[in-house]
Amino acid sequence: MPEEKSKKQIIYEAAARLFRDKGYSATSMRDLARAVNLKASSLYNHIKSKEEILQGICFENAHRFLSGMKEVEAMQGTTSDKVRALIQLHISIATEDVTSVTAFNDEWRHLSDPMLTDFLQLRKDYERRFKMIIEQGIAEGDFRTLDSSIILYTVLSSVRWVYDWYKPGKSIDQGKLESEISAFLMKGILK
Amino acid sequence: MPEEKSKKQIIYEAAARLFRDKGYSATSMRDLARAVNLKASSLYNHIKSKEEILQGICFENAHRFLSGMKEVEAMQGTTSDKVRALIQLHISIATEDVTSVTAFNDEWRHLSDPMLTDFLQLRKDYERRFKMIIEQGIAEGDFRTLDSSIILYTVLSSVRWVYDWYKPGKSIDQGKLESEISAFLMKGILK
DNA sequence: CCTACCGATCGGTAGG
DNA sequence: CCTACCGATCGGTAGG
Repeated sequence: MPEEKSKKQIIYEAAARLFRDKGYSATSMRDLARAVNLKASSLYNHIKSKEEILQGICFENAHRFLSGMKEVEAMQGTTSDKVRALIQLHISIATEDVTSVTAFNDEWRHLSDPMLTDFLQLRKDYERRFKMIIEQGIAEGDFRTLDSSIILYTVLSSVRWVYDWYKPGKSIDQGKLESEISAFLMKGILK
Repeated sequence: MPEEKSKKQIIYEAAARLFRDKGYSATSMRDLARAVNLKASSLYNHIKSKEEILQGICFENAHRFLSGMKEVEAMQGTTSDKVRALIQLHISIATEDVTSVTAFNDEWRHLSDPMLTDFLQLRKDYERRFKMIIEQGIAEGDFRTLDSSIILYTVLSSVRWVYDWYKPGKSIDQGKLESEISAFLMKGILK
């Protein structure tokens, strides 16, 4: 007896796919309604607004990353183990839920203002904590002495292509993906 | 006597900025008109359509990358010199014309179909030639034996954060930017 | 370069 | 969950 997906859940998933493929602004509520076999007006029995959907997608993913960060900060191991774990976090979030993460990555700027500010604060917090780990690695002498912002953004964005590119069942399996990207980046970071 | 910028040029530059900041779909012709102190209808004395502007931005940048690629292919030097030169190509295009390149990177999907297919073909060609150079480096034994697609996409996207982040006059100067990103990535590539 | 305006489509609501 | 419809805004044109 499989758990029934709520209609709301189905709408959110269809929306994430449309936002990823066409962008938030180019996706109309009629497009979304068609994707879930409803009329546009009927969507509003399940959701409050178009932007509410975007908010859900953006904050859900923000919290995925932040709770992953929390685990990494608490874990045993060297600083380079932590960076490796963060790289793996990004790859596994990306491969587990590509559509949602891509929408989160590319469409958050269409949030409007109380939420936009909140969202940017979460992101800034995440980046700050990531950078602290990098700086610790440099201070301990295990990482090369490169600018920590440059390392941070290079790592963060180098992992982003997975979102655009990864399709389950494609030639490369996830294990190989993780280990090769991780090997590539860690070699750039370590002395 | 400075060369006068044509009104068309001014419109294109304002459009690139708006497309980058708000996205193509969320930018209205009224927004664009306001940015250049015209009424929306007057734009059409200088341009044919909204999409024509996007086409201009996308194909101009595609040709920048392709002509850079052509120079690199023709240059003297080792395969790793060529990869280094390609990384520098990406960084210098990004820092010289951030707005236009960001629009090109993020908004090309709003092209419609004869142009979209052409555009994707140019991009595919560029990636194919980049990958050939990587594979040559692996075959020669200078590069680590990682999957060439993984190296390609990691390099391509790791350079993309510069678009989102780089603002002229910011703390890091372009020389340091180039040398640190390049050092980081080359260490990941070379044996 | 503008005013005036076109039909189409937008997100969303009323009412059942 | 639908039909019917709202005011606002869209890209673009006519005509001067």
